[in-house]
Amino acid sequence: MKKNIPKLPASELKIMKVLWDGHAEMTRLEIEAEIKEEERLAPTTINTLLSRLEERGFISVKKQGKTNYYTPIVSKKEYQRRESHSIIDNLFDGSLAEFVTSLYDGKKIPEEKVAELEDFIQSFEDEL
Amino acid sequence: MKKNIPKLPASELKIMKVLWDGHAEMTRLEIEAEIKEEERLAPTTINTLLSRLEERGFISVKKQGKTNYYTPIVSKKEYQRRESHSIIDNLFDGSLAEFVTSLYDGKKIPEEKVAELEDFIQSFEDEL
DNA sequence: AGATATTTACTATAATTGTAGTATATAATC
DNA sequence: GATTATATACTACAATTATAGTAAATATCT
Repeated sequence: MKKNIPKLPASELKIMKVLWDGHAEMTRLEIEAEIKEEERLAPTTINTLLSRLEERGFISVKKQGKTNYYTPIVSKKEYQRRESHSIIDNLFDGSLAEFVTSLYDGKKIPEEKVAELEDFIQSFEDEL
Repeated sequence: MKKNIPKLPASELKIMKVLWDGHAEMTRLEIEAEIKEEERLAPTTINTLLSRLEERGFISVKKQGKTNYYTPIVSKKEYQRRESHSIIDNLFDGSLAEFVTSLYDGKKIPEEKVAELEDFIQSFEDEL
């Protein structure tokens, strides 16, 4: 009985990341303050994204007077899980070893260490 | 002087995966044949996606008579690299260890093995 | 060569995403 | 309490994505 979490569009994910890194029941203003200068969004834009996240069941909203308080429902861990499995299944033929190779390929890590890592991870995968 | 490969929308990525798994200079018909029954697309839809991939510089097209032959320009490895780095940077705070934990979390792999793996990967990351 | 079939080029359209304006409700201030 | 400020609700709109139809080009068959 695993929930089937949908993939978020980039702009909504950015908001979720703020919520995950912050405290529960953040206001729009608090969220806004955490968005990096370069990628500032209009207040109403942030509200739109928050509404969409609520529709998708990613956050809950509590209204108090004129102010809304937003709290994640889907945790970062859950979403990370969704994404890690998704990329491994979709793009790396189910192989973590391939993923790790891809990550380090071209960097200055000695060949034999990469091989070692692959073997190590392979031993894990065999157990599944 | 690294190329900056853009992220593909899901439908175009599906086509690329067929091209990557196939041979060079595939025709639309050959591509179509490789698409799973459940997700069949109209021939013209496949053509539209191929056009978009050409615009993005992901594939080259050679015309012979009325038939087009499509070949990947961006390799699977290059795209995998883009995606592995992107997810690690964006969603796992730059940590491969976190990624691996997320992948196996909740599965029947003994705790101490996970810890072991984390340590192992950590030793890599320290070298960077 | 004319008819027919096949393939792509071009056009179309609905759904989703990114971004924000306008109207309305609520709160703060004088 | 009337005025002003502020937050959200609702509406809008352009860009992108997903999907495919129609027109035009080219090849094949008789």
